[in-house]
Amino acid sequence: MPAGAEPGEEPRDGDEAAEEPALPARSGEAGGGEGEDGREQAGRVVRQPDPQLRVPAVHDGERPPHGAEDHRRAEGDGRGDRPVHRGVSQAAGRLEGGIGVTEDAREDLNFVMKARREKLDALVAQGVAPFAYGFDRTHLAADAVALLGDAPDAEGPEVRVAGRLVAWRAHGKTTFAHLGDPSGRIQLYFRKDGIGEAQWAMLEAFDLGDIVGVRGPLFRTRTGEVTVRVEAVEMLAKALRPLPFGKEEVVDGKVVRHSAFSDGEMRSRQRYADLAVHPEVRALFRARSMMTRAIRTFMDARDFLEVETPVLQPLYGGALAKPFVTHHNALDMPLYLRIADELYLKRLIVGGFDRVYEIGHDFRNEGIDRTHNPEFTMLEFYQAYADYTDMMELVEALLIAAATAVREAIAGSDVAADVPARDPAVLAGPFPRVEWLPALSTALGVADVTAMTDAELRRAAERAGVHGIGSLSRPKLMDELFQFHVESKIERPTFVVDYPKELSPLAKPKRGNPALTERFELFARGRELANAFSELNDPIDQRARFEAQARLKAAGDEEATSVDEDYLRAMEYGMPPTGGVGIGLDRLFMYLTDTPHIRDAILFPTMRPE
RNA sequence: GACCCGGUAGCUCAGCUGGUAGAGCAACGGACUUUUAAUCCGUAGGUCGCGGGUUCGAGACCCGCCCGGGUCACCA
Repeated sequence: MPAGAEPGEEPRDGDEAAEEPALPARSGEAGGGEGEDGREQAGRVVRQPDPQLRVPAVHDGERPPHGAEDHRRAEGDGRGDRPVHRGVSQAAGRLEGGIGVTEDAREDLNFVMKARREKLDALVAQGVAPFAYGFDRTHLAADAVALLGDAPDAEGPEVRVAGRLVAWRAHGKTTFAHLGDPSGRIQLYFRKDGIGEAQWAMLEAFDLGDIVGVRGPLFRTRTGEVTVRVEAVEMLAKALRPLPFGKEEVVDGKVVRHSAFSDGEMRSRQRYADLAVHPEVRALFRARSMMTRAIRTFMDARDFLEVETPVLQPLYGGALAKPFVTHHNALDMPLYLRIADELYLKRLIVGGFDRVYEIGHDFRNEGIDRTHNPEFTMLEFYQAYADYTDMMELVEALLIAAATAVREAIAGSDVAADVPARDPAVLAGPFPRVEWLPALSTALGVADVTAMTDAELRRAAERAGVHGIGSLSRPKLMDELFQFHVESKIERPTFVVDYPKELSPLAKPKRGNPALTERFELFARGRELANAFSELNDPIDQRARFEAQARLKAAGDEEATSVDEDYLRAMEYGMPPTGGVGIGLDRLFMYLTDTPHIRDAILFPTMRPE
């Protein structure tokens, strides 16, 4: 019964991500070429400066829609009559309405945002639609940069690139900027006499964070940077809210960010902003996706069938944890969000799917901390006619595949260079295997830990700094000692096998030694990455264990489960011997990328409401 | 749950043993046609997390609360 590892820790910044499908070609020439088809026509319509059409929705409760009324207010404080200004706002600002942001803070931010609304108005007044319908880009930034190759000083081919303005340096009648897209960034060069008066006027309404498209030939600047000599520019989406960009400089080849968006909580809450300004965060989450893809490929290649089992369950089981409870109105009954996939996956084994796996979310109604998110991603897989030794080989190969995928995904990115996924040792099998009892005996310097008296065990526990020794049972004492002396010191991926029966009530007894069970856990850097068993397939034994759980539940144990009669019925039809594994993917990813906080390994972690 | 640290301008932070708040960056205005943390000049921007208390006077001290981070415990 793989209760599997749970989710893990946190990432820091990674570096940019990669490809992204090209936008559907749509608009005509940058800066307002003529469209050629009906859809283009449609786009044009919105280009008409119609104040009614473009009035954005009210921002938050207290913010009035921009428009005439807003302007009056602006004039009231002496700012409304200012001309539209040039230059792009460099950095940023925290986003309005963040946790802890007080009323007055919003007032201030509105002051900043007001300038952007004015620029929006200015664009419309110029006949420019601030929110476009498409852009037929020809190159991603990185591809465009590569396009020029080593060409010395000649002008390169014309390109059309699109993305977010991530840096802006205005110098009077010339401006340098950087455009960021999923592939990286590319420098843009605007000259007043190069793009003409009309477009130059448009630039004055541009801000950092705006999404724009440009057209122009590539060239190399005096300093050698591949740059687009912009001949036409199009506003594709005006950013009405400042993104918290920090300023960046390159020192010894590394990007150093100043005044960065560093509030971890805010970054999690507004992941979109975190991702928008931190390419390395995009790279990290892209790596996570690549890890998941690699795992699917791995399982599929071995004839495992990916299945989906119920998230809403009338009974929860497969692990020991407090569930989330909800209610189905039509059935008028409680339903639980699953705490594990196990019992349904094994029903499928009974049904004849000999190899199944599921990657899905489990939910546990417990605290939130560095390594726990209420919902987390679990991989479980079951293989009929296999035992735990077979599963060990599978887990080893799977981990190597996952590490390889992550390593390849972060290659060349700013994700820390010393993460385990980059460590060849992680990719080298076979992983060491240590037997539970002998390992503990060795660590304690005794011949056989089971021969120690209770008093000796307690003394050893005291030396290990174990708390509440008096109330611990003998097996539990040994478990504490094991965690202290063995688990916590495991650095590279290592299998711990053959757990004492008392510590693994859900696994089959070990052949030849009923005091042990056929179970293994995979540890690395002192953390559990996988948990697996030779699965229990004796329905009579299973019923006894369910009943024991039910008694605990009746006695008030919130983590205990009930007797799952349907599951027993399935098992009574006959379940083949089966090996099962559970791996918490959040935690696996945390391990591979050395991410200390689970919040940073999950795109949208569970947060307290703002 | 216990303990420790923190919450000051949009961002990152400073504010010494109490004397009603500062810097850099951002914003806004001005200058600048090859810059890259662009530079230079100027302007504006803060109920110092919230509520009490001590004091002539509190961002600083005391009490309570909220939020965040960490350590431990719990859990796995």
